[in-house]
Amino acid sequence: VPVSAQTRQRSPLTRTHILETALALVDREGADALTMRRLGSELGVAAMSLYNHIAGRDELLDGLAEAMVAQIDTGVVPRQPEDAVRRFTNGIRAVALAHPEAFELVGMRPLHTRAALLPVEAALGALRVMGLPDDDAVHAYRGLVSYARGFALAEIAGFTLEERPETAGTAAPDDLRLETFPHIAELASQLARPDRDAAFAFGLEALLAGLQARLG
Amino acid sequence: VPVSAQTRQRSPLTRTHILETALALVDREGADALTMRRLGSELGVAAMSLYNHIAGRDELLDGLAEAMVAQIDTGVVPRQPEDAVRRFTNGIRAVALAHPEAFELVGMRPLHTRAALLPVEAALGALRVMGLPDDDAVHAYRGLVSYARGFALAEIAGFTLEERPETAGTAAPDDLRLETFPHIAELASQLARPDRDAAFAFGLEALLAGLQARLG
DNA sequence: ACCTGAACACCGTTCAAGT
DNA sequence: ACCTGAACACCGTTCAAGT
Repeated sequence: VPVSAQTRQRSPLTRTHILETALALVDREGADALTMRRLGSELGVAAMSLYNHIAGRDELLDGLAEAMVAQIDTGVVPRQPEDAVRRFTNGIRAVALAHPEAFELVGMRPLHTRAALLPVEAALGALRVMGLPDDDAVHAYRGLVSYARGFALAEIAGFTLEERPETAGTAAPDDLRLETFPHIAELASQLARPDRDAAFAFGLEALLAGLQARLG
Repeated sequence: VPVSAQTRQRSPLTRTHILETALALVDREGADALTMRRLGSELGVAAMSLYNHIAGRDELLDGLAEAMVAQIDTGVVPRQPEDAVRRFTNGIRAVALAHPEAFELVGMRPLHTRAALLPVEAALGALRVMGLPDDDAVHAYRGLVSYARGFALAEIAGFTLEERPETAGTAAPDDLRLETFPHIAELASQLARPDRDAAFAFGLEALLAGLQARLG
């Protein structure tokens, strides 16, 4: 009787169990570790067995995205609709920080489940309660999601766009003498050591202030 | 004398030529088509020859990201700094629409070249000319990039987060009766047929208005 | 200096075969 | 109904060998 690496799982290999194991695997060992073969062995099963419960790798990724969106907090509704918007936007970033290796999937794949649509419903509702007409509410929703997701992705990547010039100074490969980029040079300290929470809040509040301005 | 598929390239296989061919390949056939083997055959060369000019696949992706960022328009500086900010932000989205299959790389990988840092320098400068103090200028820069990149990624993916509920009605798999999601249901038409240009402009102007409000 | 074939250790997925 | 081994058509990268 062979015993697999992880002391042989007992569970009867259900779809949700597969998804949970997959997300835990990505969280623990990175996105590259998520292969059908590796996930199978994690479950004490051959890779091909997974196809009895999930159509293929793409559906697996869809499921992971859904599982993460469903984690966005939608508890008691705040009294102020602005606070509901803040909570939704912060919730996206919170999911990203909880699952940095898997977060790239969020927003790139369609949502099918009720749990994943609840946060969307809450956000759209809050924007309407704020007084935004339908067109603006949808635009604002897209703007907030775009901002939160874009910020989170950059944060996960380490804000790589900006940290380079001072570091990559190995003989200034191209023509990277800093005097050519006075603003980057003068802002080097802010660019190098970002206050991530403050930066996120800044953009979120700017967006909200822009929405308020439109209302009155 | 064997002749390769693409009538045998004559060029002596330089790094920039490799990058140009790679970007064209991704634009034409999608991100999955970019393999070392495929790129080699595109250049009339064995895959291993590429390693003489590029360290590996990761450096290839770095190069593609840089090439795209360098495409952001930085022509004559607009008189109003706000217009420079608009041009930078629109420029990010323009690159995304020009290279939808490759755009995911932008912002996730460090920049080394002068050409790629020019747009960054221009954007930071414009924000400072607007009157933002250093901390806010960097925060605003990050906010604008996050928004533009997040929006462009969602747009490329087809705004998949929202288009589902009406479509996926196959017997309401989970518990997807629309009455559970009144806001999504009532906004269905706006969610289904997005005016992408208007949506992008809406978020950008909201951010700018928020920055203006902060200035007093 | 640059190019290459063979090889290594992997992939996702199909399929016929098992229970 | 669920699981599996073998097989197919791929990957990125190393390395010794060629010119």
